[in-house]
Amino acid sequence: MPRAAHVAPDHLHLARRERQIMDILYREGRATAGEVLERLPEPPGYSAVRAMLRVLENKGHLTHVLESGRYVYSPTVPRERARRSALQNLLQTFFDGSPEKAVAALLSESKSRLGQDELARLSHLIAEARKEGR
Amino acid sequence: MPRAAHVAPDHLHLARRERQIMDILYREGRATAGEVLERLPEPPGYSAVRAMLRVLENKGHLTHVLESGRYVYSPTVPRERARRSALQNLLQTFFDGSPEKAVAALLSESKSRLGQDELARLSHLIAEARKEGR
DNA sequence: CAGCACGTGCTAGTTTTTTAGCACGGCGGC
DNA sequence: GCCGCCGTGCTAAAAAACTAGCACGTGCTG
Repeated sequence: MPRAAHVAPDHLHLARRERQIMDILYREGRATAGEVLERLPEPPGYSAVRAMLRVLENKGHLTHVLESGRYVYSPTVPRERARRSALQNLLQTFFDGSPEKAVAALLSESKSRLGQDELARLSHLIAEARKEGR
Repeated sequence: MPRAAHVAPDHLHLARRERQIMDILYREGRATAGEVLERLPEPPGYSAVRAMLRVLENKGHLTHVLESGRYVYSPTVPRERARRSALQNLLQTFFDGSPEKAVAALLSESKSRLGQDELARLSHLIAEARKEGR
């Protein structure tokens, strides 16, 4: 029974450390055990990390690839998809399921970080959406 | 030492069930143990829920209020703030910290759910931001 | 008042997560 | 070839999460 085969590729079913690790992997795209360790808050021991990576791999959330001696891990479910469901969840939890509210929050909370050009692109995106929906 | 006093009001330090419960509470604003139970996926026993609510309260994430006989729970850290940090986290994890990308994703993934009037309001918001940043 | 329905607190137990430690195996330098 | 440095796999045990069950307490109803 070493084979994997769980049902839930879902972010919601992960334990605390597992989730933290998956987050790191999604942020970086790929990482070695050591890199994961570095980025973990209140970092545990090195072997702890490796053990958890192994577990996550068994559960089917991760794969590794041997690369110049060490393992490089990356998520099995594509960032795109994980992102979609995370977004969906956030929407339901904090924005009453309203994309509009979410966008509004994003704009107001990071006004400073958005330059004129970025705003212009967004403006364009919305214009497109309006045309399509018409 | 029944007193509370943990350090991390943070979403990242919560266990699986704890997080699920907090999510529910943020969605609903407030809820009784029973209501929480109803909304939990793969629901456990009733007393399990109450136990976890008690723990969460000890850790300082929750408060309860006695209301016509039963306890009504609600988060201690305001939705607004929790939302901000959740959003921040999502941004870092899935959108390379770029609000623009996030907005773009929101638009494209929920085009159908946004009506003309909502799009118009967003368009207005962006126009405002552009003026301000100028 | 006795019985029931519903709510709570608590404790004890099981299961899962999380951790450290030890035992290789490969590789470069001496 | 032998040694030290990384890297891995594994196992065993500590810690945390999760659960069930029992003991009250309260209010209502017959």
